[in-house]
Amino acid sequence: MESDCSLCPYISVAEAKLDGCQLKQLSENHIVVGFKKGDSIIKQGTYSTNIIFLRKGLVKIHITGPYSEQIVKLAKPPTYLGLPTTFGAKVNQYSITALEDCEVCFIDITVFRNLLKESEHFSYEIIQALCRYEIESFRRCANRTQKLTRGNLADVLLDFANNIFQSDVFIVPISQTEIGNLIDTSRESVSRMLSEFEKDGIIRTTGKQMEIINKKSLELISQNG
Amino acid sequence: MESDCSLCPYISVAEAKLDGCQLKQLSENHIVVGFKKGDSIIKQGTYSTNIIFLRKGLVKIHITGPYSEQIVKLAKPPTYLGLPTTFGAKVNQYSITALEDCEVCFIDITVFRNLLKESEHFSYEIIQALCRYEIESFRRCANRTQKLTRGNLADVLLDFANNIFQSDVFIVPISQTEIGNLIDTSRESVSRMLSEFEKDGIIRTTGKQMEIINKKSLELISQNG
DNA sequence: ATAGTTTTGTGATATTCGTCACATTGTATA
DNA sequence: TATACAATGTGACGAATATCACAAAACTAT
Repeated sequence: MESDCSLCPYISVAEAKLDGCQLKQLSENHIVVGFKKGDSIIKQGTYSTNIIFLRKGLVKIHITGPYSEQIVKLAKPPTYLGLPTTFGAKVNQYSITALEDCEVCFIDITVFRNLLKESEHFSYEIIQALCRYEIESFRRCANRTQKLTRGNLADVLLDFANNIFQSDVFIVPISQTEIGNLIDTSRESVSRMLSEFEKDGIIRTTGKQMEIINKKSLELISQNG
Repeated sequence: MESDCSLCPYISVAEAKLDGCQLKQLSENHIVVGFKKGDSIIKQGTYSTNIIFLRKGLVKIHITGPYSEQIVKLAKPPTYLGLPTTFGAKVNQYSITALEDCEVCFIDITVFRNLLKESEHFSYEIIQALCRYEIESFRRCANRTQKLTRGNLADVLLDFANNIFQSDVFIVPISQTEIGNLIDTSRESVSRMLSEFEKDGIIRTTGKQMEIINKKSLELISQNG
């Protein structure tokens, strides 16, 4: 499936800096691929041969740590996936898996490099994006390692509500085991703490659906552990 | 103090891609500044107005976490410092402090941006460097959060010996408190474990000097916690 | 040198959280 | 609908490590 990037509603900030001719290059050298929930989009250890742009659906970025799987972060559109790998290493340094049905653009790396060359605005936007990612990951790591588990769990729920779904009612997109992998704790602890939050009237759960009732409390827990 | 970049022995990989004229721009628009051990080179929260290149001396990159100071990593020359901040945010997102006497180039940001514009090779190298940093920080974070403290401490010592000083005998450049901030543990635990390592004949310490006697053991501890 | 400050060593105790075990519920598929 | 498999809830227990307390040592600056 090929499509005209100049008409695409999911275009990235960087791509918005391209002119018509450059967008045409992009249009002619990418394909849009659908992934089903659970599908692997990038697999750690395989060669990375394309630039990947997420235009629809939620994904998790995860790496095989020394002992267990670590979910680095969840990502939602519009965002490039795997840029660090593509430019910084030959093989993928992490895996990306679809948490919902996704649509993804595979962009030819030669074309992408050419665009970096041709458009200084484009490459500047990419540099900026990379810089923001890195700052974000410093902070995320500091939080994860310093906060108590309670605080980290609160952060995850706030991230769901404030960023990912932008609603205080949402379907939790990952299992408790995965939440554990995200905040470096065990499934059991996640379960216990969610029960606590529910008992304390902070959240209400119905199956996979969760409603945040008392966001103030969650924010306090996020701050004070 | 101004100097001719084309003669500088500390030039970065990216700068090596510049032509004579571009290097001249760089030469004319940067100053070299010396910092004493303990001096603050970048302070979190202040405006970032220059590109900073470390050409001599060891530094620590640290951020104020939710509870305590977190040392993100140690950095040695040749490397840019604070690139992420300069392009991704207006104010510095972390602090950088000299652990030894340092020499640092302050490069005018407009000139640097201009070089990014003019030289695709230069900007590509910068992109690559940013990508490598990010991959590295994913991995570092996964290690830190998953490994037991013993394993993390072993990693720090191996990093000193293999990367930073490239010798199995070195002067430990940071205090035990700082080692604790680096691997997210308490000063006391660091002290106890170093004593253990010494008792087990893995290291020998004489004041601030440390000698790694049994690197194999350290590597095993790094792997198995 | 010496007083003051920082760094380090070490014991006792408390806390957090992981692990194991098993019951229960939910979900997918034949 | 029945069956299997995945996800979740919950108790008991133990391991790792933080915290507190204080002493000793090392470093710094007047």
